[in-house]
Amino acid sequence: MQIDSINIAQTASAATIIYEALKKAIIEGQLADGAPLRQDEIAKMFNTSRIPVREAITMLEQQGLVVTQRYKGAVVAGISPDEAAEIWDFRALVEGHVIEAAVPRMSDETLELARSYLMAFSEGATPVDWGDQNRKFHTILYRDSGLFYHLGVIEKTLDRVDRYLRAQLALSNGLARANREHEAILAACERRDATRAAELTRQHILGAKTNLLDNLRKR
Amino acid sequence: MQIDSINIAQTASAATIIYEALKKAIIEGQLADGAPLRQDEIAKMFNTSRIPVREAITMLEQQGLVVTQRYKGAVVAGISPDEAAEIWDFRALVEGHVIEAAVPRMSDETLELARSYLMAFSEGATPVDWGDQNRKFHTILYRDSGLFYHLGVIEKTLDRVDRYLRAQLALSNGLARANREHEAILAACERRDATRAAELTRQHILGAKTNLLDNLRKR
DNA sequence: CACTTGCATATTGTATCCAATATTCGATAT
DNA sequence: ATATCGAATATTGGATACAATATGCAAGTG
Repeated sequence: MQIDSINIAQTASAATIIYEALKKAIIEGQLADGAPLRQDEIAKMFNTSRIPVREAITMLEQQGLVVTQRYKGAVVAGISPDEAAEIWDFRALVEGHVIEAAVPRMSDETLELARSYLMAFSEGATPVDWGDQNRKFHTILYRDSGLFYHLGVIEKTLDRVDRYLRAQLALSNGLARANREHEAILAACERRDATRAAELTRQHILGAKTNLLDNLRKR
Repeated sequence: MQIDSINIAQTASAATIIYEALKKAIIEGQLADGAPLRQDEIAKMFNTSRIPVREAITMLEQQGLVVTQRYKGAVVAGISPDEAAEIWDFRALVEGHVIEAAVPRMSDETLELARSYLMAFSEGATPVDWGDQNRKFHTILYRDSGLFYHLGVIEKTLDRVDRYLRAQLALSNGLARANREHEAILAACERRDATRAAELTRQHILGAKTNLLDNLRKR
């Protein structure tokens, strides 16, 4: 048949829609650490019953984005400096490995996309812009690795710390430094120097870690 | 007060109980790949309504242990040889890193526990025994790293592939080889040789990977 | 006034019921 | 005989109603 069709079976359930919306709100920091998620309130916002809301909250809990206590409800999960330090170490380990696997298989199209995100990053005006473009830039460089399990773990880890990542970018020297280091990583990819790209990625992440921790402790 | 008390708030909800039971059934292979999870059936088994069953299934889905299709339901998620290969690579990367961090902080008590699991492993009679003791052995060696995020990711990864891990152990040369390699890893830990323990752990996991893949392809 | 106790209210957990969709199976037509 | 259609059944998704628990407050007690 010659009809433009979409697979209706893939339309999202109410639970999925609510989950995505809440996840976005948490990731972008619109819901602060410790903020409670009231089922009734959310249900009214989405004009549904509490059932899909509960399923959405269950998903968020599995992702580690909220913590729930029985009969008390869910609150947005914060992150301690120690946890942040560990998660940045984890990122350096996994993202370094993945980019090393990706470089030999990296298409020209990928490199072009990466460069466009890099430009959008340096032209961004708000923390949300910076965070979005920063994430797009990194993710695209990992994609051609074809390591889907690794990629999934990285996604979940980034979701978990996105708020803090944005905060780090917004620090005084965060943006300029990120730009410089992104440029170097991309250059290594373009030279097809996988080892170097991996090394630069690890340094980039670990540098961001110390930068962030210095500031977390200062407060 | 002098009363033996338990924190009732920590008693599990119906959804959690069902989740744990289903997870166990999937991990131990009692539910085969592709087996459907009928909400009504499970609800009757646990003498509850379908609501907590659905929450349990959404938890399983977030863990990647089942895949669901709207209005069609959930089935146990299988794993392709490619995915298996990638996940074993991931394990080698992360578990190698974690054991290296753990060795310098490893307590004598941990080493004793590890040795007891090793003995129980070699004396086990069934695939379930082998799998349990194997997992206990590895997990205890990682614990003293204090890297909770890494440990959580490792747990989830092992849950995802536990069935295949058992299968690999049950292969002709699986047990003897695992025993030999475990012994070497533990010896390195006892010598406080972190680098060597990490290297042996990586080899152990990657060796199991090729062993498993040879057999997956044979079928 | 500090402290407990009991009640009213708020919130979450679960059961029951209805709606939406998928699947099975038989009847019919070609 | 095979394919197609449609009704009956099975199954999941969601709304409503009720039960269990937590929280805040006011009255009572010392």
